[in-house]
Amino acid sequence: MLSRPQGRLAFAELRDWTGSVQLFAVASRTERFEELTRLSLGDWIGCTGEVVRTKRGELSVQVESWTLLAPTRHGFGDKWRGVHDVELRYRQREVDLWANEGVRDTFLMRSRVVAALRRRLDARGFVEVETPVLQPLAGGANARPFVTHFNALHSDFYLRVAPELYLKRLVVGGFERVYELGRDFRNEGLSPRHNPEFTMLEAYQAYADYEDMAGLVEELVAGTALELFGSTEVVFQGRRVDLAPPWRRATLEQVVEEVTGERCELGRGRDALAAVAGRLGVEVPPGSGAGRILYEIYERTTEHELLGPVLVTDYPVDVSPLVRAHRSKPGVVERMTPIVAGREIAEIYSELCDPDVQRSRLVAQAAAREAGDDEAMVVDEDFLRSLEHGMPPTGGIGLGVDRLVMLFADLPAIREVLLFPALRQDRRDGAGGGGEGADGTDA
RNA sequence: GCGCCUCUAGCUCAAUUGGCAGAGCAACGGACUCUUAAUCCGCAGGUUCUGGGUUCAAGUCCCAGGGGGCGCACCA
Repeated sequence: MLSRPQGRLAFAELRDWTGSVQLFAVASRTERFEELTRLSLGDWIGCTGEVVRTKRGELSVQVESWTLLAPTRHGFGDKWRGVHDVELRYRQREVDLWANEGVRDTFLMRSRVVAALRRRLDARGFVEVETPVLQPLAGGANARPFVTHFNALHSDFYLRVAPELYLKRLVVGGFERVYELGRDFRNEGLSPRHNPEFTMLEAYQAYADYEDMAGLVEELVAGTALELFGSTEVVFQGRRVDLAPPWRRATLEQVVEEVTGERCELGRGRDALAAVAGRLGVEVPPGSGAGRILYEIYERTTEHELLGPVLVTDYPVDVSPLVRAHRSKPGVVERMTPIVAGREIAEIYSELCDPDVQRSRLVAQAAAREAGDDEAMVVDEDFLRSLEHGMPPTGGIGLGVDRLVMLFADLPAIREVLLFPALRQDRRDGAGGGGEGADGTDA
């Protein structure tokens, strides 16, 4: 609450998360009037009284009785300018939420986005499941995991980098439409687009392929936008995008050529693509094949230039170890990536169901790992055995919820859509040190 | 991990070429019967992120460290 005492009268603004209302107090009719006028910005009170209209016409509660629910000892920032120091905002998010209305709106919107995604999947017959976060092997994505120790089992476990392999095992078990909406953990650097824990939606549908799943993603994204904003148009960082389906399809080769002017057909071979990469100033990991080089060129030069929405298709097999080979085009897989305003918002696959092909892909990953790629996958025998039981043709999607919220909220930093983003421990006041510890001399 | 930028009162921000650390809001004391960021008077508020150094003199310059932002790298 914020008070504006005026002698024998007082006005105040009382706010909760539904909005605010003006309080109006008259000394002769309000209990403990003097005390009421001395409340601080940020004190929490409850009150009762008649609803009246002031002379200026504002609907107000004329306070009769009131209770101090909780005094505030710290204050909540400048009442007009709020709180803008980003460090304070992230470390003390409660202050940020209290002081800055736009921040409250962002997180209420995030909640509605998550609810809308669930509702839409449920309506299509998907079943929400929960699979292990603590995993003996971290699979399903190329990423370094967090390691933790499982005391009772005397072994190290990993926080999942993706739920993918477990969800596919559920498809094998007859759960034809499953999804999980939860936290993944990747032991990587922080950036405006990356937080080590982030929220992923993965969904799998048996008897479906990547075209079916592309339709699902279009519906989830455009439908949610329409539901929340009454429009499929969004503006992200000054770029206007219409999310109404169907989204354009274009191959990786096509979009790279559109943006760079370079012809990049995989069929031209490794050396030709390496030459293109050189011309464009794109560095390529040593030993890369044609597919890897094309992918590197795309990521460095093209992806951020695509306004979209566009579904980029025909990814090289060497950068997609869990995806089924394309039904007619050699060297590529049935994978699509929707790009909106220069950013990838999901992954769409026809899943690889053949246990033998999957095994050889994972063995190749493990070999890369041995060679020093510590983000390559490992051979997960439990997963492979499940495929040997027979997995029907299945389509899958992975949708980054944080990034979808960023798109909808027009916010460029993931921290702005995470209530408590990862921050380094604040040790500023401990600086100087030397006082405690190893010096055995004391008074 | 590397590079650039940044850190001043509870909050938002000033402080000339190195020359007495300031304002608004909040808080605190007072005035005020229709305010809307109320207004007016008064009062108080500081390890200028930390530790060193240069200098007659450091918020300002130099070195080291810490936090944050952005970029690179890694990735979604």
